[in-house]
Amino acid sequence: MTRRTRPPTTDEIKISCSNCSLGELCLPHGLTDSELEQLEKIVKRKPPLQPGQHLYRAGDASFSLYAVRSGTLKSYYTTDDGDEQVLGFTLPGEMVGFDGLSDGHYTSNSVVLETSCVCALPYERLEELCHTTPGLHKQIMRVVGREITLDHQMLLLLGKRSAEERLATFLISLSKRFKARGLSATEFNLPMSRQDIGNYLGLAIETVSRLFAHFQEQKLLTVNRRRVILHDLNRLTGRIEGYLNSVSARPS
Amino acid sequence: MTRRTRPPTTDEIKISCSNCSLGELCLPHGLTDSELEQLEKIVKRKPPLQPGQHLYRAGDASFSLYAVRSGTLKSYYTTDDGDEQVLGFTLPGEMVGFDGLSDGHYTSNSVVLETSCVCALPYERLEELCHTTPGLHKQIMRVVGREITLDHQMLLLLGKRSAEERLATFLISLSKRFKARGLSATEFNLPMSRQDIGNYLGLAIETVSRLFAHFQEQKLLTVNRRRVILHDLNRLTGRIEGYLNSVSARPS
DNA sequence: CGGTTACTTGATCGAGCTCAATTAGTGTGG
DNA sequence: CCACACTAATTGAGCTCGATCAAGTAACCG
Repeated sequence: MTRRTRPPTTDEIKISCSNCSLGELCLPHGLTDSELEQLEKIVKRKPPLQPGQHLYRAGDASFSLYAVRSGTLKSYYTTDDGDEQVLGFTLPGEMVGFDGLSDGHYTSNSVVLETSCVCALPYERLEELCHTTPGLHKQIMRVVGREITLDHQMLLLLGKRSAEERLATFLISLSKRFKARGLSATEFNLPMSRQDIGNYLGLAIETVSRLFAHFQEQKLLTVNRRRVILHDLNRLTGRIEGYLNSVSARPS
Repeated sequence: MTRRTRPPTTDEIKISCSNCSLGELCLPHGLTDSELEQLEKIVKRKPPLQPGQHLYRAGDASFSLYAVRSGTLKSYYTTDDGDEQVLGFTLPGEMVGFDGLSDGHYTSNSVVLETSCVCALPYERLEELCHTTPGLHKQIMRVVGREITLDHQMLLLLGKRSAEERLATFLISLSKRFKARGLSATEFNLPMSRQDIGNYLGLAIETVSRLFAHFQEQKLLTVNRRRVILHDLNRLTGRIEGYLNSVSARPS
């Protein structure tokens, strides 16, 4: 294996996964050095995207999966009658664009919430590469499988959980993901509006607002606009299993 | 009683995708004859499964995707505290098991509703085959992509739609899928209980029952236990506003 | 048969939605 | 720097959809 030393050139098309700070979180996780080298050859960095810009829209021809390097994306599905469903938020190291696999067109939209930088992974190149790079094929299937499992968990959340449980689950999920990225698990800024949160969780924004107030009354957290401080992750987690458990735990 | 899809013929010992009646609906759709020939070599037919039997359970090591030849499966996700979420129903020509891709273990359960026959497609063999059979790789990605898109549509249904819209959408989806399989689009037996329908749609079973009664009053359909006759697909479709156009089960 | 399970129907209640008013940030221009 | 507009978020009041509780009926099965 010929490993070239590769200082970041001015040509921003070329990028390096090897020294990307996201290595452990992103697609390359688990690949060998030589596999990584192959992958780097096909990854294309896109110019930075500003809030409000779309990475892709439903109906666009799809040629790539995207990995987020920095920033935050929002995926949402739209219907003819203008209804929207927020499908998820994508943090650095996470990927979007899987719904474009089915017929070469995206079925959802991806919009930038915070200035973002993404890497494009062209399907065609990725597929070719899979033929010679078994580790990559496996890894892609893993990522796709995780995507499906996450959607399933979301179906449970929307189908069976109360408003309170939904918001608590959401906050804990964010907390864990921030932590995995070396950020604080207990103090962070929400990258999305109340509108987005409510839509995502199947709740009215007034309900989201009231639940934040409610959690705050109970000293579970402090919230001010988009700034959130979680005071008691354990108790917040307890909320996910509902009231039943807290019956045995004395409220002092 | 229950209308079976088709009586099993005696010469089905050897798996052949080429002459499988599901060809157009199932994974092989779009493959060349030689690609099909390759695929047939790795497909393993499992012995018939009886209602109540599990194809796999959450936590089981996963080695295969499964294609349903006949019968109906139910996928459901379970939580530690015993909560269940029905994730979907799998008809002949459709596939399950994608959630096992993420880490080699299924995260959901698959149980048989009506006596079923399935084909197993071992990941390992499938992956190897992808390296030499580009059409197969593309086709698998298409199926996976469709799975994700369907999950997204389900998130919209649970997040934004009323009880009535949910049941109407469900019935129309079933109708289209039956039709695509050469069965009647307007007269069929529900393969699943009210319990399952309610759980799937995020509704109480009493609500499902009342909605059936309500639709019946309006001459939209006739229902008796599991027997359903749809009298006016157009009007039923009208009940779900802009949502429907994308819910069809068309193969891509 | 009697017992069990699946489904239906009725009555009531409450979680969360809707509508509406208020407050707090965030520009923008004079 | 402040006035004004505009949007995001909060808070309040009332109502509705669908859940829950409860009872009744119908199919199925030993």
